Amino acid sequence: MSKKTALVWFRLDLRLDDNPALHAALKGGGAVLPVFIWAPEEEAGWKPGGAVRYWLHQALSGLEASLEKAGSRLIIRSGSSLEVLQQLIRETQADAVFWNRRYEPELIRRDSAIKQALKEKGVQTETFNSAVLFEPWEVKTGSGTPFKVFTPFWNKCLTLDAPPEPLPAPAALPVPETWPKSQKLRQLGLEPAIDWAKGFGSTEDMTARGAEKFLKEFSAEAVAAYPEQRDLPAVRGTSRLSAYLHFGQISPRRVWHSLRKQGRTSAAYLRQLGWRDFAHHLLYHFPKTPDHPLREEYAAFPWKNDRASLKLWQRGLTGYPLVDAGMRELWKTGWMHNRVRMVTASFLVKHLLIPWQRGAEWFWDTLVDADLANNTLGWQWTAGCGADAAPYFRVFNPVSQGEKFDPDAVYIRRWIPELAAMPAKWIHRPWEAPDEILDAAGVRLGRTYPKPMVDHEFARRRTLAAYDEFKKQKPGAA
DNA sequence: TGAAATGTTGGGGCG
DNA sequence: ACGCCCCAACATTTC
Repeated sequence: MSKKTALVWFRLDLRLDDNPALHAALKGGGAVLPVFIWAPEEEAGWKPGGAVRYWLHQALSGLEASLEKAGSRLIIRSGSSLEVLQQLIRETQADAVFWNRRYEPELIRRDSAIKQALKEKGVQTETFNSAVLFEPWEVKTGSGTPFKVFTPFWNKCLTLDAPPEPLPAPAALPVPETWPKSQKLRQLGLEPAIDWAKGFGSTEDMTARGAEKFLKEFSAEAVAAYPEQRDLPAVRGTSRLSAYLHFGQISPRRVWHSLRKQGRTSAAYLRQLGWRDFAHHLLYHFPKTPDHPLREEYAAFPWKNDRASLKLWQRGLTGYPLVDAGMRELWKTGWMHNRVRMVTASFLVKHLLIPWQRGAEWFWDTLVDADLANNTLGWQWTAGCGADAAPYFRVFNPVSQGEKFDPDAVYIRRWIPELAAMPAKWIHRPWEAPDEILDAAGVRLGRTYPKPMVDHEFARRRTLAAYDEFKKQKPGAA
């Protein structure tokens, strides 16, 4: 009799370290068959976007390498997840499938159907938490309902049992007697046909090893200065772990425990991990929120569907340097600094009155760390229609945000070369600069760099009036 | 995890 | 010495 085989179905847990599904498969004592299935159409309206596919390619390539180092390999297939799993079970006589949970509504549905179908065939299935510090259903208010405000949510989390210590990465994996066929990673077509990802950084860094490197750097230096530096887009003051956390290339428990040792210095950063958990909490309890406002009355808000303005925003041609710098950083690198995400998002929603869903879609396509939970929380927060929402009257001033968080304009100059010669005093508001300053910097407004697409003061009053009017019609809306 | 408008305070210049 | 004005600087309120 041949030895037992357990499938480990890799999804958003592309690591060997602290991987509970992998750990469980190993404990079974039989062979372990690592599998990845490419099934984007199963993610319904939120298929992985271009930037995410690019990163996924690198992440899978890294996973292949670390599995090979452990004497194993990754079986790659595409098609219906259930059909592929059943096929592999037939081919390998596997009797168990283990995976780590996802929280996107469509995938919860899919996964429970798969679980049911496999159970009916007598295959053991078990699922685990690899992605969050606290499971969404474990955190409840005193009255048993989900939290809708972050601070009490996080305070409650901190009273619960601390997340368990991370599991070690296995040094070696027992392999099946024969390997089923696998597609080549390249065949999934995740890499772009034209090389638009030149600015995305080193592909080597996009593996789990890159995550370890970043965590080490961050916990050695930046975490202490994090509270002061995290808002400066010109500085490398954030952890830059978002994409690794999204793909599960690093475990939040690993991050938690390695930073926890630093005591109080890491509290501000751990709180950000808390926001990530909170986003999953909300997505789990309010599954319609990727497309629909949590505060339902906002579905009737008079947004403007202005495609031309949307395009200017996407291309970084709004005429507001901080907004444009952020949008260009996003386009070129697949990433944007968090402070600038807030400013650019606020600009789309409040200055242009374009529906937050359009912004969410653009970020979804262009961010390498695009994550349904985080993206939804962020955009609803900006629009003021979500949990713990920014009040409607909070309208970021892109000029003063720039002057405050990029005072020397290092970030602006990096991403808007046509303004690089402008002095810091005027670069955040070039339309107010004296002619001789513009001439000296070689800037011709409306030609080399756009004039503001909308006047700030006008836009601010317009959005306040719109929200005000809306509130009158829908009492209790804000 | 704002910004602008409005209000208050206190030091200095000055008659 | 005193009152008055000006105006930062800071605080509070309002959107």
